[in-house]
Amino acid sequence: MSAKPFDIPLIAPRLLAWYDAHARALPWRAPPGANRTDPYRVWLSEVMLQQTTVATVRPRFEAWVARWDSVAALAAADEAEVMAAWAGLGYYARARNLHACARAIIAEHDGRFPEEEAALRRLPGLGDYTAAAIAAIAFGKRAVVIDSNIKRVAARLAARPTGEVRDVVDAITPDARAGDFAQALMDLANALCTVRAPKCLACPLRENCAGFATGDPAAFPARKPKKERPVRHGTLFWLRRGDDVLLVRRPTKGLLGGMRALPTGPWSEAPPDLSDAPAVADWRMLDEGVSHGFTHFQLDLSLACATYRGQEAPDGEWWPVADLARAGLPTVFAKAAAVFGRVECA
DNA sequence: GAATCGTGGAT
DNA sequence: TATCCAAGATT
Repeated sequence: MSAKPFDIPLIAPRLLAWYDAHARALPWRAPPGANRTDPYRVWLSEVMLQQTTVATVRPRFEAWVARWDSVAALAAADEAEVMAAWAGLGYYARARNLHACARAIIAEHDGRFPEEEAALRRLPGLGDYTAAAIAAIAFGKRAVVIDSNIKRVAARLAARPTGEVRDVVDAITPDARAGDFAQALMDLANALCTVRAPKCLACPLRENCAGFATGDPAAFPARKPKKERPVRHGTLFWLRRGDDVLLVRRPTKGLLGGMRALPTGPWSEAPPDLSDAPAVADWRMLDEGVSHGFTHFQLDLSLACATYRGQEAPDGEWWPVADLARAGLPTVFAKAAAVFGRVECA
């Protein structure tokens, strides 16, 4: 008897067999033969991987676990150190929630991760996906794990035009090896069931795939309409005092919340000016600016520089320019600092 | 439900 | 070069 499209009982065994032969070797995965994964490493990797590529996360994960090797160590760290260590990874609320979650596990869960999906779901920074992923991968629970990769694979398997596929994923998820199954779906999505030009001829689920049967699997799920991305302007202020430059900390909420930063005025549609400078000084505008793309707008920053000669200390902290790499600046500010490393401000 | 919230790589 | 988008969560 041959397989028919979306033949549910066949999917898990076929996919797991494929995974046993083709699983990516990743530093947060248990080595072959280990039957239990450190939940700290699973949790950390899952949070880092939210909207972030494996290639970006891999070295950052290695550096992180070398510095904080357990949830207890992370909970004991200063929040400012944790935020700085996240610099460059983006979506900085993740770092704040990561730290809050570590402290919640120490204070409210006796220092151990809860194993049930529902309890995990209540922890800071853990949504439906991450709670299910940790329950399945770290604790072997059967959980319906759905991320954008799995959503795409499921939509194609069932030939669903929308991403409403929870029933599909629930139907194909096995009772045993649910964590491997979820990771197998994600590896399959990454290697074969890609957004564009899926490699169906190499796919172990081709015969089970209703999307493949239609002849145009890439049509599932339908693409979302694109959104506008307006341009905002602002002025960034590079204020030197001796070997130091003035840094500020951004408000906890909002864009780049809680991160160290170079001072700027507001970001708006208005043309840039010097009216929001952090101190009275002989400001000079540079010819060169910095442009940076955020998710929902593009920022064009004008650059102003000056030497501080005042008496009163402006708000912020003086930071050695030679040590800026340790300040934990988000990328847009690191870009600006790089410009001032090249351009004289005389 | 829609907006908000970063970044770097692929195409 | 412009666009898409990746192991989403929160409000």
